[in-house]
Amino acid sequence: MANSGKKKATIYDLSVLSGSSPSTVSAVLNGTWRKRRIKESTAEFIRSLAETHQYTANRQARGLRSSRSGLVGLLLPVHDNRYFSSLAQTFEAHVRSKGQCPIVVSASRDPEEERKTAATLISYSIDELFICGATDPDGVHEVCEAAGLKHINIDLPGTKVPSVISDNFEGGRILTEAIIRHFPTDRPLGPNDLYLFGGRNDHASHERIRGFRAVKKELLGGDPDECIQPTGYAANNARKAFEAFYARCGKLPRGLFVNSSINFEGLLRFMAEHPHDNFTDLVVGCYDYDPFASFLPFPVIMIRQDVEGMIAKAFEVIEQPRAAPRIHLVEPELVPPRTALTGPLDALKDIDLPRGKP
Amino acid sequence: MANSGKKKATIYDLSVLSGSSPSTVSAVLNGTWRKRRIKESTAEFIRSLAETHQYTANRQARGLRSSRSGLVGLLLPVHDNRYFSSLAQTFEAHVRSKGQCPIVVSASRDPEEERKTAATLISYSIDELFICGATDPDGVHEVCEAAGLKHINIDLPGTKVPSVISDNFEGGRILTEAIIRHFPTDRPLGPNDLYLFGGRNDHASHERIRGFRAVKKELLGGDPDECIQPTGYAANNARKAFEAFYARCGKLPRGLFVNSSINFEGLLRFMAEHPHDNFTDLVVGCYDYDPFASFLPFPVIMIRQDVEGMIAKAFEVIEQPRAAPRIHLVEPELVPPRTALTGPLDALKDIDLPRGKP
DNA sequence: CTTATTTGCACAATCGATGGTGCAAAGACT
DNA sequence: AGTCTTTGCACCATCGATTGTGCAAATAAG
Repeated sequence: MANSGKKKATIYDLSVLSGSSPSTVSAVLNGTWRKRRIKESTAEFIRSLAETHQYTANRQARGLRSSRSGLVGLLLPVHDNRYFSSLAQTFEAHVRSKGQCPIVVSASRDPEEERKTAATLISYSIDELFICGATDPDGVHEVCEAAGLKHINIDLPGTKVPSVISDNFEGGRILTEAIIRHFPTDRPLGPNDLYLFGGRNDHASHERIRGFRAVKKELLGGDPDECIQPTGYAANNARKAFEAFYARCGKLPRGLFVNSSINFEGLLRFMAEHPHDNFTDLVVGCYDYDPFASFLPFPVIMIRQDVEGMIAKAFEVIEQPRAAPRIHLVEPELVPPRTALTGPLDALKDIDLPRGKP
Repeated sequence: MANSGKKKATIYDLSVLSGSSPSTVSAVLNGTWRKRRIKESTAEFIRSLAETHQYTANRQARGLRSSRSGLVGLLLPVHDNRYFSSLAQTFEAHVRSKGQCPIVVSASRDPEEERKTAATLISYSIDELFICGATDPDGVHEVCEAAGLKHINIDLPGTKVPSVISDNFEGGRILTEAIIRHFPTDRPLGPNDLYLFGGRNDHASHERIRGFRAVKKELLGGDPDECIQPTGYAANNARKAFEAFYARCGKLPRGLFVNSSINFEGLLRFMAEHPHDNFTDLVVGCYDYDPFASFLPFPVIMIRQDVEGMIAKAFEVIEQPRAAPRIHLVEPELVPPRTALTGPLDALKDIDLPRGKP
């Protein structure tokens, strides 16, 4: 830790140093000085003073006066997840490119926590809020609405403001179809061989399940209810479900539709407890993309959601003055087994800092 | 998007409604009212008013007055990474438990961007800054120091303030040893069979490489320079390095020490381009943990850094008034192949929101 | 040289919460 | 009843930047 007693320079400091008034200094440094007919030379002088004294405006003061903070919020379920952290990464890039500062927080999919967290962000006078994967988007909406805060839903839709989400029905369809078609025609999948695990009572799961069932009915001619196991979004719950199935049937289903990577981790936990089982005759489809999962020792077909597309769309829609609360669908992408896709990080140059020890 | 014209209630609104002065309202609502000898009944009345009007304090105003914001910053290289997003998750929990608000940003490992990003956070009067994995921690230190901001380094050390980092030397040692010992004694590894890929000119890489070389010398009796390939932290650079080795030798080294998961992704990209190669006789050690990687079709030994331990230690040290700028080492953990560990998300209850459609 | 205009900037109110200070009213005490 | 103490609260300056307004000095127009 470290904390010298130094203080930051203010416009008052600079006004004394420059012999101008604080308002002149302020105008020069925030760019409104032409409108105020400040002399070019005065502006230049103040700018140089600001430079040498490392002046940066106090955003709390500015925000208090202007009732805007330059902060843009993103409310996530969790950070610790490839999909959501990828959203955070892309979100941050967009916000920064607009000269604002991102503030990304998570609320654990708990409706109460979602509202409280939104309220906290509002108390910082954030300018906009992107509500991502919230369990209760309309609850968060109430909080935003009461504060007059612009907001939008991502990933899971609400009914009060526009929502930008993945086309989960289509994604569910193409993933299910890919799983089925991955089996050889001489040993085709039966309706009881293809199970769906994971997901809960949310819009995304409903749509994925709808797509799953539609394709099963169409291609396999059947769609038994017991093949749907919406075990939630927790690895251990999924693990238990796999374990229960295994205990009952002595094997796993030949085809698995795993709803989200966290539930796929549940499958891994299950497998770790059955080290001698080879799980040959198994095809997994997972609604989420992870490069390592893609290379597992059994065929893994994955869905990658179009994170960049969703964020871009969300920024576009949130700027529209009176957008209707409709759902904007963004198409996801099917990823065949053994595929290593590039991500947002590939855009970064990999620079280094020259140092002493080589 | 949505934005009603509503405004938030202020202490002035409540002061009119309650017939008390703004200072009384303020004192009641921020808890200092006993010190100010406000009557219990007055306080109760104001509290109820605040409740019904959904009052929350304007943090910008409070922060301006008190020159504290309640914001605690975390500066990351990237969000989009299992290790760093896990740090963010744990960091957030710690900050929230202290009643403050986390603000997590990334700076792409670029020294210039690191300083600018820190300056931005400082302009929001953040109370503390945790500098994580920065390429130039001391550069960020200068910025913090000039603003009188408490800060600490995580993951990569600086020389000006305390640093909490993984014991990379020891981690490098145990990982290297585990790789070597994973080969059967009848087909042991030679000094030229074990390569290290990834990492750059930073403290962590130096230490890991030091551990790697020490163990190689000790157990394999040799440690050729060409076995060290610090290709950076970019998947494609690593891929190219594997490709180059493969072009030269017609195969991969039998043992691989892969420095960080992002470089492991480079290995996957390489493998995706060689679909007919089985890569039997291959053992990979990776300095990072990922459950999916752990189950790949070849033995993968991993290191999991103690994220909770590091964050906890960092919070402990940053509170010490005049802590010396020493390095605090936190021991990492060796993860054998095919292991699905639990993470911070397992602590969350998996709750659901009851809804209409079942 | 006088009256308009324009230029260049200073003044002061404001955003909302905080906290030091002061002062009346109520109660205690003689 | 008169003084002293305590209670309960209001008043006001303050944090730093923004912004509407006003007013001299410089310049242009007549």
